[in-house]
Amino acid sequence: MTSIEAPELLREAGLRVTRPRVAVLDALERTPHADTATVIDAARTLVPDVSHQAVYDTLAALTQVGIVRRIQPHGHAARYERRVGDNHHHVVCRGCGDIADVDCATGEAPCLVPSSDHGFVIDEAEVIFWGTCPSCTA
Amino acid sequence: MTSIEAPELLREAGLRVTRPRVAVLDALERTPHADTATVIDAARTLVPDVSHQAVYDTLAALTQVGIVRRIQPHGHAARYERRVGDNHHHVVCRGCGDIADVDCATGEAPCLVPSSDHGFVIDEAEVIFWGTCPSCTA
DNA sequence: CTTTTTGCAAATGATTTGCATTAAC
DNA sequence: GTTAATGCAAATCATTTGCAAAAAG
Repeated sequence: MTSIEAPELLREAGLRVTRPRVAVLDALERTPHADTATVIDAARTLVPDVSHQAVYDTLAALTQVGIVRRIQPHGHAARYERRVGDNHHHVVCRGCGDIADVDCATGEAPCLVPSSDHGFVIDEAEVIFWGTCPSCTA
Repeated sequence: MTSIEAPELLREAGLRVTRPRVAVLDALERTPHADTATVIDAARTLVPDVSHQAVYDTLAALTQVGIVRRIQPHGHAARYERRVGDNHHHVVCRGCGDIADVDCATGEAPCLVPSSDHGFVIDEAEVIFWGTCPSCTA
């Protein structure tokens, strides 16, 4: 079913359906919060000859249309996740850059409506909790 | 008063008081949301011979102890701001990396208490609104 | 057919590292 | 005195760029 969904998703976003793009979407589905190197590896299990530029390009395109979310841990490579409907947020480890999902304690995010006197056109609200993961605490 | 505050701030954080560090704190006070290059320039008006490594090191140290907050716009150099007591958030322009402060519409952030089943030790909650600033919209 | 996307290689540029020197405490 | 912070230069490494070839619509 994954392989049927990806092309639809791309078409709806106005993007051409190519093997590298399907492979990247598949890779993201299998490995959430993957960094670029991991995405490349994972994508190559489906399409062995994707270039790393194709992956970079695809991730940029998917991020721009909102299918993918990019998270940048300081001092580590960026990580990507396929966006889903729920409004979960992220904890990011300052030590190793690992990311975990967290649900909103309240299930609501009333704070996520900023005041609108700044003239920006806002397309995404991102909540990140910075901290240290169990393996880096020791 | 700025020049009296900085040393105190550093001592309270357990950091040694050095000219570069005071210069960086002063620079951040004068130029909010500055990128590293800007911080270096601004710091040099106070201490002309600070190295850029000293600035990097200082920013890292200040970020680690929580005096400074680091914001990383995709495709642009990181920006820094001296943290203050209010709980404001940020809008970041995807086009130019510029940052503006936004107040919480509600003044409260009930959402910013994550569920605690992940084992992370959390030290900061960060809310970023991604969008396009007026000058990049045209 | 036209336009977008890919692939390759090389460049870019912010950030980090190693080590001897200097300054705080 | 001891330890932490600085400065210098060089290295690193994720990410971007330019352009010709290939594929999608």
